[in-house]
Amino acid sequence: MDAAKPKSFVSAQMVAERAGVSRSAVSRTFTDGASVSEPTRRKVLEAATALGYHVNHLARGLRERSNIVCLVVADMTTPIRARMVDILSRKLQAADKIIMVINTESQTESVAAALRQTLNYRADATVVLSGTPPASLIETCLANGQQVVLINRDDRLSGSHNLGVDNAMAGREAFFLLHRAGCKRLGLVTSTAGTASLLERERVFLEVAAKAGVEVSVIAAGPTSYASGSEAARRIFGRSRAPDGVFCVTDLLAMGFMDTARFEFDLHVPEDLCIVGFDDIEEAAWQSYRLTTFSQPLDEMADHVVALVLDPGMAGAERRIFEPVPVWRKSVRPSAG
Amino acid sequence: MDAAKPKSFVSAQMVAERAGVSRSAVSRTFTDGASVSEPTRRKVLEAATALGYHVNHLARGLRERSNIVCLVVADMTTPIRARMVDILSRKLQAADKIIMVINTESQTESVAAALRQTLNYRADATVVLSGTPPASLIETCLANGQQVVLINRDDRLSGSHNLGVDNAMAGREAFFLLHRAGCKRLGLVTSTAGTASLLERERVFLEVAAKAGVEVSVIAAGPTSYASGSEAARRIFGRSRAPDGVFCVTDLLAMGFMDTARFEFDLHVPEDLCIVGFDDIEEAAWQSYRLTTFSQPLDEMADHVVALVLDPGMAGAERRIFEPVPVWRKSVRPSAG
DNA sequence: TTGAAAGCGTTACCAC
DNA sequence: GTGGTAACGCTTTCAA
Repeated sequence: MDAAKPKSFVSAQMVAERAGVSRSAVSRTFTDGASVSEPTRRKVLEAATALGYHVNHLARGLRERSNIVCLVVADMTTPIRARMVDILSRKLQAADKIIMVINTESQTESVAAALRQTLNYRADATVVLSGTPPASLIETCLANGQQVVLINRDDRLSGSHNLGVDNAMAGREAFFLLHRAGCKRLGLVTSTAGTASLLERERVFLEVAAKAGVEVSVIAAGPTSYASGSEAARRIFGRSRAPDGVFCVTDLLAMGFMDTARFEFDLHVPEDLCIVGFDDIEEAAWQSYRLTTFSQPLDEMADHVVALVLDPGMAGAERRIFEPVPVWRKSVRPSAG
Repeated sequence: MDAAKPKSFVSAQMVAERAGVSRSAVSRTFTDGASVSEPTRRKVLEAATALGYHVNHLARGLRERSNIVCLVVADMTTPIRARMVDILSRKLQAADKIIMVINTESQTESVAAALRQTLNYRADATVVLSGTPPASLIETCLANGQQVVLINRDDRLSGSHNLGVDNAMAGREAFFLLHRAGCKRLGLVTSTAGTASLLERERVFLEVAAKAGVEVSVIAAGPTSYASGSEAARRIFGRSRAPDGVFCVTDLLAMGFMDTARFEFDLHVPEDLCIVGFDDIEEAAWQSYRLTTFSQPLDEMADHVVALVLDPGMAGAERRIFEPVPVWRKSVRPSAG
């Protein structure tokens, strides 16, 4: 602790003066692998702590990589997104990266603005969790030597890294889960968001059901949320020929659906109604729900992202698909027999 | 689109050369309020888009403020935390700030490391949502002209801005809610985290109960989570003289507690058991829970943080208390007429 | 081992 | 309105 308390940031210069050495010496003290004699080193360190000096990484980033990784994300409060951000930031930090979060709307325009920010701050890499950026901007990022990683987004986009889960598998499995449980009339609850992942789960579910000759009513009541799931239930059970088995394209939808089915229509799960979700958010395991669903291998996915970010030389334009794993709980009847 | 695709970031220099002007002209084109003639402006803009130029904010931050605001947070996946980060980042972004997230453990040591990072990146301000940083480091931040904002942390810490909710009020109200509902034996479910906010709610609840001559059994089964709430219920209902009214210091605890009370001990809420929570997370409104709780005025709080961050001259060392608002739902019996 | 000097990409200040 | 130059704080040659 010392009296010398400047009202703006301390520079290496000041430390050098106080320690009676050159700025070079100061710099060397703080870059490992540089040669400084023990005495100077000590003098520098002492002056530094007295002054409260901290190396300016912004200035350092002027010459080398910035070590900044940008996470572009919408709907952060959604459990699945919160977990993605959590895991990703943890692992990236462990790899000495700094996390910059851009909380955006998922409209293309907002995502574009986010990417531009990314460029402004010379981020080493950008990870897009929501929305679909315009291809031209991705190219600009790549041209500037920045990595672009798209998670659960559209298809491969020129040179960007791409990872997603096997939505087709989920759609297919969901159908068979319900089919094997003996459900006769099926429902598909989806959102109006219309993202590629959701659409794919939907498409395959419908396709397989059609092939099996099972009729499916489709409902999209709003964005991906508990409220939309609720609303979907109200609409679907207001009709005659209500389904006895439903695939909700997301856990959040499933929980809203299940709750209003039980509390407003007095249906019993899984006796009267079987429900399958997707994401395996924590709430799905809660005793009020015990939702059968699919879990995304978030850890593996995050590991892959880190590898991509760390190794710029890694072959780009690759699409890597991860297998969601079915999580059996109690919202689907065990298959007869 | 152009052939000139460098593999590293484009500088103003390059743009200047291509446009046939000086770098000053380029700089002026991108700082508003600077005077450039329309023709040069156009030439610059054209060259810039062709090259994919983006102003380097890192370099800009060398002279002025960095516009970076750092959020230090633990337990990001927790609904209340996720919402805080979401709201805060939204509002700060709207004020042209860039959000840097440091996902940390809440141990003092990790928080300290986070603050040092904050310094390294010349953040204009640091907002601490979890853990308690050492006072000496806060001083260093302040000395370096950085704002420090502590949310729901300990008391005022030398010069840092401080905001929190009125936990005493919540503890008191929680008691009266249960008391008026006619509960005879009370329970207090808390976490082993032992943060200042939790402790305060706890303390006042016990104090008021003691004054009213009502006995309270206290249980802390683990960290602040659904699982801990569950475990608390198992322990408390394993005993004789189980409570018929419980204050859970957090919604997450409340939901775990409620679920195992109902599903494992066949208790009915609110007939056999009244429950009060705190936070008003989204899940509290779900039909399976309808939890009576207190909501933190997150919007107001975030607005205040933004004001603090934007106006460095604002009187420091102030503690601002926000009033949580009681949210009546169905987990507490209406008080007997 | 050390210090001087150049360079990183900006912007602010000066002359013109 | 425009271009040159200094300065921001750092790291990295290069001599000594």
